[in-house]
Amino acid sequence: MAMTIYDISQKAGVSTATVSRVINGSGNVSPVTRQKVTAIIEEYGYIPNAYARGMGLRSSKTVGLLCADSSDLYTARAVYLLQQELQANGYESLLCCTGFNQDVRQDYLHLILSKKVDSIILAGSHFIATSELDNAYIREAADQIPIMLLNASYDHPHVYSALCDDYAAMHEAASSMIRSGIPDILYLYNSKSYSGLRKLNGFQKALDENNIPPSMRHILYYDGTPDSIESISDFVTRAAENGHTFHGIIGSDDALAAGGIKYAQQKGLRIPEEISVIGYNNSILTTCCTPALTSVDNCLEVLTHQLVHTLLHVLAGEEMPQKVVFSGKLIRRDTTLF
Amino acid sequence: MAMTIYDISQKAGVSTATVSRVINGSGNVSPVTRQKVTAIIEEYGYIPNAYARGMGLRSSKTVGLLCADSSDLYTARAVYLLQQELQANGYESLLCCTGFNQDVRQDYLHLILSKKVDSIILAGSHFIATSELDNAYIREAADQIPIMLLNASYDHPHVYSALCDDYAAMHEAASSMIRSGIPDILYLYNSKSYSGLRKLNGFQKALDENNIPPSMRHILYYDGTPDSIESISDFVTRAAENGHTFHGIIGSDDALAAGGIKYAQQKGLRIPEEISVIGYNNSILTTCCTPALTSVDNCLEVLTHQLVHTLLHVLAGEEMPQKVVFSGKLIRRDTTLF
DNA sequence: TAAAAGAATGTAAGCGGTTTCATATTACTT
DNA sequence: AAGTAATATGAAACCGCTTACATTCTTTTA
Repeated sequence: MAMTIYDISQKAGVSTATVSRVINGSGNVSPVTRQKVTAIIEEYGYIPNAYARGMGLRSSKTVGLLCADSSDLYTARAVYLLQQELQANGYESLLCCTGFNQDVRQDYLHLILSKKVDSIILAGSHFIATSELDNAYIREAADQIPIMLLNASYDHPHVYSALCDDYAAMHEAASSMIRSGIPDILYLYNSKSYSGLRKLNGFQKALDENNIPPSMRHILYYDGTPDSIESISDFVTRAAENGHTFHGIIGSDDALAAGGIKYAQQKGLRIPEEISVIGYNNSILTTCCTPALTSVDNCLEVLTHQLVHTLLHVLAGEEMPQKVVFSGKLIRRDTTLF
Repeated sequence: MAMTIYDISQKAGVSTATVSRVINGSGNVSPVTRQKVTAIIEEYGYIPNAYARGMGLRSSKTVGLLCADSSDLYTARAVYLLQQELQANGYESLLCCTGFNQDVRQDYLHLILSKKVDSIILAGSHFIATSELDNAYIREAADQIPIMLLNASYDHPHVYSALCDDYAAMHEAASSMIRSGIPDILYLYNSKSYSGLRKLNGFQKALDENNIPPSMRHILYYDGTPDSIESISDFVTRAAENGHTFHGIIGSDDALAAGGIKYAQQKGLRIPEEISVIGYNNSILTTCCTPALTSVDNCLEVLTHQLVHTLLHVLAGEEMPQKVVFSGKLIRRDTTLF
């Protein structure tokens, strides 16, 4: 059986209060007592029970990380970065993946709230703007603890967010492609999340500004599984066969764009001479593709850092901006001429 | 301030014990009382404090997921699958990424133990066999709770594992390549972990069985960052310039193999006619590459499922096998002739 | 119909910490 | 040297929940 603070206090010949003070570095403890207690703790490898601790204190020093699918390239990286930031600041991460089934989200939220996490970070914006139902859950949670949104935004006094200006970034990507002489672009997206819609809007804005006629607009929603590049290229192939003609492909993430590259290769189209491709997220897929994929970097490191920074200050009771926006950046590689 | 079980008991006009019984479905409660209490709980959206609960009960219903880097493609998937399995069985996952700095691992282990997790799953085998130090930590932890190893193995009564026979799988991959007429293979690996070494041994076994002379053995350890395919292809290029000649490349993971593909393309070598490539893990990178990468599937789904299955039974006090081994499978795609 | 068994509920003692408050030391003052 | 302030420590309440045990109220059973 694991040791308790009482065991330690007995062995050290002091009270539990004193041991507690030593552990927490709080209050006044004489150097000699401190030394003695520390030695006992070391000797027996005593580790305080965080549950018992969390009861007395207000904080559990744990943050819930909620996402749909943590194995998704983008989310995985986000989760990792967040976890690292949190850990560096003494917080643990309770990972919770909901999958894409809306019905079960409330359960997860409850589960996570029951653990008395100090905050919940929603990584991946699937939760926001997707459904009014989700929003209700978020409000419920936000009434109790601060909620942090990665790359999403929500209007509530206890909801904070750090996001990339996907609208502007996608607008720039599309504008660059159009400017390079490609007016007919196939836009592939697979998420109707907050960021997904912002990207789409940025793309459309670029079309509008350049007076691209409806006949040259090819905006397709890909609803297949995101883990197979082949099924994406098949999807594009079908689109081409169904009358869509395009000389550029922009994907709302790198996997979609990679599917576009696959399609072009199967069709024997030279990249970027005959067809250009742009991805989004600047993930490892970009350099795995041949040719290497031009992609938008949405500065995930900066976002996660900012989000945790904000969280820590909020938890410390400080006033913080509800929303911080950074800009993305087009990383030019070999699938574009510009 | 959040409600407590006491608040609920007052509103329902019963004792906290009765409320507790209703919540846990334990003991005898009259239907009418149950109904009344349930209604109050619903009305106020009461969520029991899991910390207080974990104190009374022995179990915290939480499992620690320890890994080096959860954003790594393989680990990310493992973490996701494990988390899903655990969640489906009422357990939460405390994610803990140590990075590759050995010095800090003990801290993480302490942190995780202090949360009184019911078990710790080590995902990714970086911990085992890498250092005697790590092993000491594992033993320390295993003395308190069952430790589960994904794709690793360790001899201790409280350590259980599910693993893929990487030795056999890599042996088969290498043998296939040699049999197809390629005796000079460049073997790239980047981890000296338990599974990393087993793969290497499997590869060497194949060389030995086919009497491949030392001059045709090219086994290189890549110690760069695993997130850039380009730096891997540069690495291979340097190797080739330094006198290594090979007509096949086998990577101990898909990223390394992808780097091999990149190298071949830069050099203008036709794949698979002039050079064959095999990866490992059968990740999304396989279909992202051009040509699509032949890779070993190490049945991660099966492993994670088995591991959680074992864990649940162990926690239920049942006797379970310490070690369960599955076989990997070579998935043939377009970077090999066979 | 009284005794025994069973169901429903309450009381209160933990679980392992933190922290307030009281007390006992020790250290300064003047 | 006596009085005061500061420091060191312990006793005990409390955090929110579970549960063993006690108690009360119903049913059975003989």
